[in-house]
Amino acid sequence: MGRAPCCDKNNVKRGPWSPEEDAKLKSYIEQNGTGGNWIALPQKIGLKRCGKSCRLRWLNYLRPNIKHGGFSEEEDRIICSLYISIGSRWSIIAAQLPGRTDNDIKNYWNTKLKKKLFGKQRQKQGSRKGKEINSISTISNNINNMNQNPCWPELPIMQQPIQFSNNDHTSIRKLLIKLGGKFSENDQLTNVVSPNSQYPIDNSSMQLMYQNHIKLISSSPIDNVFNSMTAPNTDPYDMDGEASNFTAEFEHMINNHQQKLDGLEFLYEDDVFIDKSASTSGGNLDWESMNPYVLPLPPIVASNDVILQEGALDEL
DNA sequence: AAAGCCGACAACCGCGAATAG
DNA sequence: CCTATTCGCGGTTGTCGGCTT
Repeated sequence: MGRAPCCDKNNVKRGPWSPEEDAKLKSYIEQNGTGGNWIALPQKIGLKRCGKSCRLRWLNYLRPNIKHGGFSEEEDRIICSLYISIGSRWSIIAAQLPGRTDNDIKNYWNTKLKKKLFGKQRQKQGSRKGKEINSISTISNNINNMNQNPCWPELPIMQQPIQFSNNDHTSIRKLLIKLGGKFSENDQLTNVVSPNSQYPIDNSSMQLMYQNHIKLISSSPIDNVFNSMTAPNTDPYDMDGEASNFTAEFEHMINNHQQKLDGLEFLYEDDVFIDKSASTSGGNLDWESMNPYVLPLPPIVASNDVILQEGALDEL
C-alpha cells in the first residue's frame, strides 16, 4: 500500500506561480502566519495549490530578506568547506548563510560551485596522470554515498545563524557544539559515542575532529591548512583569472595531497575508486572499506589523518 | 531562421522524522 | 504504544532563455 498523497493532484495547480498567487500567499502569511498547518493554508486563502508547494514558495521566494544570486567568495568558501565537512546537508549550510535558502545553495552548488571546483580539477587530473576523472556526477554521487554512511551523525538545524569571522575559532567551536553536541558548554572535550553506538570516539579523535573543522571551515585558517600541508613554494598555482583564490587553494589541496586526504580519493582517482566501490554491496561507498587505515568516521576524519601524518597536531 | 544544446533556476516528489491524537 | 498527519529535507525534474551550429 502506497503512501497517501498530501493533496488531490487533480485539483491543485502546478508549475510556476503567478504574481496574484504570490501576493495572496504573502499577504496572508504576513498578516496571519502559517497557522502551523501548511496543508490547510491554501484552502483558507482560496489557492488551488498543494500545501507543500505553498510552503516551498514562501520559504524559497516570498519570505522577507531572501537573497538571490550574487554569492560572494566568502559564501563560496563557507559552502565548500561545509560541503566537504558535512556533505549535502543544505539546510544546515543555509543556516550559516543568512538570507540564503537551502534550495538556492543546492542549485548554486550543482550548477556553479561544483563545476568551479571540480571542473578544473578534472582538467588538471587528465594532464597530470594521463587519465581523467570519469565525471563530475560521479564525484558528486560518491560524495553523496559518503553522506549515507551509517556512522554519520545526525545534525540539528541551526536556530541562529553563526557568523564566521576570520580567526574566530570560538564561533566554529560553537558551530560544532550545535552540529553534534560533541563538546560540553565549558569547552571541555568529552567522551562521546556516535549515534548508532557502533563507533566509540575518544577524546583525541574528537580533538582531531574539532581541529580539522577549525582548519577547514574558518576562512583565514584555510590558508593555514594549505600551508601546513604543503612544502613552501612548490607548484605555484597557475591562476587563470577566472578561478578565485579559494578555488585555486581548494584545487591545490586536492592536487598535491591526494595521499593525505584519505577518504577523498574519488576527488582525483577514478579507477581506483571505482574498483573499490564495485566491491561493496550495491556499489555504495563504504567508509571503512574505502580507507581501512583510518577511524571509521565521517569524511572529516580523513583530513584529520592529514594532521596526524604531518604532525601538525603538536603545533596546536 | 530554425533546431538543438546547455545552463540556470523554480518547482515537484518521495522519504524519513516529528508530532498530535 | 500505535497510527495518522504534517513537516522538512534532499534529490530530481521541468521550464525557460541564451548560445551555438
